[in-house]
Amino acid sequence: MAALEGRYDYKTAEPALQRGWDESGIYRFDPQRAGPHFTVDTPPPTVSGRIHVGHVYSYTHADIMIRYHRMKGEPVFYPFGFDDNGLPTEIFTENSMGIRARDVGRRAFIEACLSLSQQVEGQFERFWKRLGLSVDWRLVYSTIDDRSRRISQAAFLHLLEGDNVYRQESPTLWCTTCQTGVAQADVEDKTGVQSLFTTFPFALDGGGEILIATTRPELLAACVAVFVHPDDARYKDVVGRTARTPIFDQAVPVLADPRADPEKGSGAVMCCTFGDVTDVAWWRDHKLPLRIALTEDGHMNALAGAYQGLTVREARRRVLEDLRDAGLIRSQVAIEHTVGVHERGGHDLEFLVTRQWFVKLLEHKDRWLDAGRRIRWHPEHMRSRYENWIEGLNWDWNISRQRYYGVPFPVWYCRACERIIPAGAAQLPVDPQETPPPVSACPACGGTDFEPDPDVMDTWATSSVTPQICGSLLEPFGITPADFDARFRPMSLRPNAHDIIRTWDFYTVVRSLYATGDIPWTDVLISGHALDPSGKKISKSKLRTAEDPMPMLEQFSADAVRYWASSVRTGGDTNLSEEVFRNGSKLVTKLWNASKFALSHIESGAPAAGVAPDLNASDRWLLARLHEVIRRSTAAMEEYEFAIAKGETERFFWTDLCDNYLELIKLRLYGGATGRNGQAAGAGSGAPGPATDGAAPDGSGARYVLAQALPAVIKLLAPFLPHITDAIYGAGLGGAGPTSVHVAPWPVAPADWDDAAARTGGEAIIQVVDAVRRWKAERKLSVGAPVGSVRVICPPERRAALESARLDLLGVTRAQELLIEDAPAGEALGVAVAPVAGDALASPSR
RNA sequence: GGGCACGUAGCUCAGUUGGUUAGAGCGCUACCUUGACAUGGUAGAGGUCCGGGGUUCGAGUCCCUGCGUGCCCACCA
Repeated sequence: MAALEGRYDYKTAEPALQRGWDESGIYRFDPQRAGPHFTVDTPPPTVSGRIHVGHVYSYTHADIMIRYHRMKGEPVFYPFGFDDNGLPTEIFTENSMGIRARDVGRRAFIEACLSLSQQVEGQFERFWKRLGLSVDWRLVYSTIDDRSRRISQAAFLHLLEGDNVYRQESPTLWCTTCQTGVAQADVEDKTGVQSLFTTFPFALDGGGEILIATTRPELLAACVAVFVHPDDARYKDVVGRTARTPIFDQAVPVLADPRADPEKGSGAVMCCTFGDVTDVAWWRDHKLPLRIALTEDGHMNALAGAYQGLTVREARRRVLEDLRDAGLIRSQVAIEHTVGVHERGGHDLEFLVTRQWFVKLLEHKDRWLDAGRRIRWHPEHMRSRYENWIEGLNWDWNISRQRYYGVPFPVWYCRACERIIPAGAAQLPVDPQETPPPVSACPACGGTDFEPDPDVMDTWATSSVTPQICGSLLEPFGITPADFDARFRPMSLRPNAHDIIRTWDFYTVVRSLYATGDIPWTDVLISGHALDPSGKKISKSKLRTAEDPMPMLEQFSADAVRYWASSVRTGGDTNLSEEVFRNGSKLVTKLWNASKFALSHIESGAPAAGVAPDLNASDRWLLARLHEVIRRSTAAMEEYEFAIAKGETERFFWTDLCDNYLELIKLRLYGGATGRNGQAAGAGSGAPGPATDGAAPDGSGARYVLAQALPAVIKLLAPFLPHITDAIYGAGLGGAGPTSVHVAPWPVAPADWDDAAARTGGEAIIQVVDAVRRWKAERKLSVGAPVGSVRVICPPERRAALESARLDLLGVTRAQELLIEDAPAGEALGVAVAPVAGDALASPSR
C-alpha cells in the first residue's frame, strides 16, 4: 500500500478528485447491467434563481442516498436537468435584461430567454460538480429543449385522447401583472395587507336599506347579488327583495346562502363577479349574471362607468371618496388581513373569465390520495402535506398561460366549428403559431381556416413529466421509452424540498397515473429548509449576496459543507452554521491523520487476506463495535436517515477508533516488549516479553483489525465526504479491487464479529483507561506520564478481557505494573493507581 | 379556524419497542507540545427533559390538557 504523505489540502485535492471522477466515468449509468437499479428523478433547478444554500442542502441529501445505493452495487441512473421554461424564466429574463416581453415581441423575447438560460446553466453545472454530486453528466436535459418540448406535448396529447384535459371558458385566477391565468398552486399568502373595511347601504325596493361591508368597493360595478345567512333573523324579511347598488343604481337580488357569515360585518355581503372564490361559487350555484368590471391588466373597464381606465387601487380610493361625498359611509375600520397573491412576484390576483386548458384533478382525488399512500415518504409525516393539499383542492389544474416562453399547446382550432385539431406525433415538438396543422381540412366541418392555440403551458406541466424526460435520455444508449417504462418505472427516488410537495410531487403523481397508471417513483426524499444562522428563513435579498454557496465551498471545502448538510434529521430545517462547517473540516483532517497513521502500520505487515491472527480483547471489542456500527448505519441508510448513519460512524471513528483503540494498540504496533522510556512493558508480571493470552506482541492482531476498520469507516463515510474518503481510499485501501471508494462495496460485517461479550469486555478495558487518565488529570500530569502500579478490582467475568489486553493497558497507562484482582460478588469495577517509585500515596480514583 | 412538526445543557441537536445515575458536538474551566493529528488530547463544570394532569412497579419516551415556536392549508365580504 502507498502511504499518505504530509497534509491534506482540500483546495487542490477536491477539484483533482472531481476531474478524476469525470475522466474515469465511475458515475456513468450502464443500462445493460442487471438490476435492481436505483433511478433518480433529479429536481431540475430553475434557472430563474441563484443557487443558494437551500439547494446545497437538499441536493447533498439526495447525493448521499445515491452514493449509498451505488456502493450497494445497484446500477445508478442519476441524470440532471434544468428548469428553464415558463413564466419564472420569463420574469427572470425581464428583470435581468431590463426588458418587457410585450414590448420586444414574441420571437425576440424567446431568444433572450434561451440565451440567458444557457449562460446560467453553465454556471450551475460547474457549481454542482464542485459540490461533488455524483451525477452522470452525459444525461442532462433542460425543460425547454427539443426533447422536453416533444415529450411534454406528447403527454398533453395523451391527456387529450384520454379526455383528462379540457378547454373551458370560466372564472380563472388571473395575474393582472403577468397578464396570464394561473393555477391554485401558484397562489401564496401575503400577510399583513392593510385594508379598509367599509360599511355602506344598498337601498331596498319598496323602502328601507340593507348595510353591506366590503374591502373591495371598486367592485361595486360588478355586484350581482347580496347574500345573507338563511338563519339570520335580521334579514328574514329582506330575502327575496331587490336592492339597488349605490353610485351605479343596479338592481340586484337579496339571496340567502349559508356561506354568508352573520358574524362578519353587517352579516350581508355583496357578491361581485368576482371578488373571491365564494363569489365564484355563488355565481355558479345561483346562476347569477356575469358583470365583469376589470380588464386583463388590472384596470376598470367600461362597465365601471366614470371609473373606467383607473387601476383597481385608484378606483377603490375614488369609489370611497364618492361614497363619502354622498354621505353613505356608515362605518369604516382599518384592518390587516391576508390575501392570496401570485407567488412569482407577489402580484395581485383577480378572477376573470377566460378560456384555459384544465387537467382534471377534482374528480380523481381518491386516486391521487391512494397513490400517495403507495409511495414511501421520507420522513413519513411529509405525506400529510401531500394529502392536505389534495383534500383542499377547489379547482382543476389550469395549465395554460397567456405568455410566450414555454411549451406551446400542440393544437389548432377550426375557425368554423371550433373543432380541436391535435398535432401529429411526427410533428413534435411543434409551435402551432409557426407550423400549419397536420390536416388541410377540418375533419368535422371541412373548414380550411385554422387558428393556432396562442398559449404556452404552465412550467409545471412540463416538469411534471420529468420521469418521461429522464427515460428519453437513454435513447442514445439503445433504451426506448417503452423499455425504460418496463425496466425502470416506477423510478426509485424523487428528492426535493418540502415547499414543492403540492406542486412538483403532486403534479408528477397525477401525470404518471394518467400516463402509465402507476406511481412515478417508490420513494420520495423530502428536505427541509436551510435557515440563516439565527434560525430565520433566508431572505431573498440575502440569498443573492451573503449566502452565495460557491465561496462557502472554497472556504470550508465541499466535504465540510456536505458534513453540515447531512447533520440534521431527514426532513428537518437547519441553521447555516460556520461552527458545523468547521467540525466537518476537523473530521476531514482527523480522517487524514488517522489514516496516515493506520496505513503506515498496515502496509508494514498486513496479514494475508482472510487469515485472522490471534486477537486480544481490545481487538475483539473494536470489531464488535464495528459490527454494531455497520449494522446501525446501514439500517439508518435504508430508512433514509442519513444523519443518524453519519453520526454513528463519526462517533465510532473518533471515540472508539481514534481516542481509544489506536492508543491501546500503539505499544504493540511500535514493537511489543519495549515501550517508551525504555520501560519494560510487560514488567507487571516481572517477566518482560512474551505474549499475554493470545495477544500477539508483534502487533499482527492490531494490524489485522486496523486493516478491517479503516476501510470500513472510509466506506461508511464515503457518501457524506466523497473527497477525503476517496483520497484515502486511493492510497491503496482498495487493494486489487475498485480504484475509487465510490464504486467499492458498502461494508458488510462478518457475523462472528458480533460478540456481546467482547463489547462488555472492551467496556471494562476502557473503564480502566479512563480511570487512569482521570487520575493523571487530577494531578495535572501529562497523559504520557508514567505511573507505578495500576490495581484493578474487577468482577470475575471481566477479568479475562483485562488479562487479554494487559499489554495494551500497560502501554496506554504507562504503568510499571498492572494488578488484576477479583472483586467481591456484586461489586463494580474499581481502579487504584499508585505513583512511580513506590510512593505510598496510592489513591483510589473512583 | 384546520393539519403536520417541534419544545431535552449557554448554543445546535441525539435519545430505539417505556427500564439503573439523561447523551454528543460547540462554547466554558483546568491541565497536557504524547512517536497520526494543537484543525489535537485528557479531565471537569453545566439539565425541575416547556407547564399541568393521568396510565405504570417505573415516563424525556405512552395518553389527556394547556402554553410557546415553525411550516403547510383555509379564511380573505
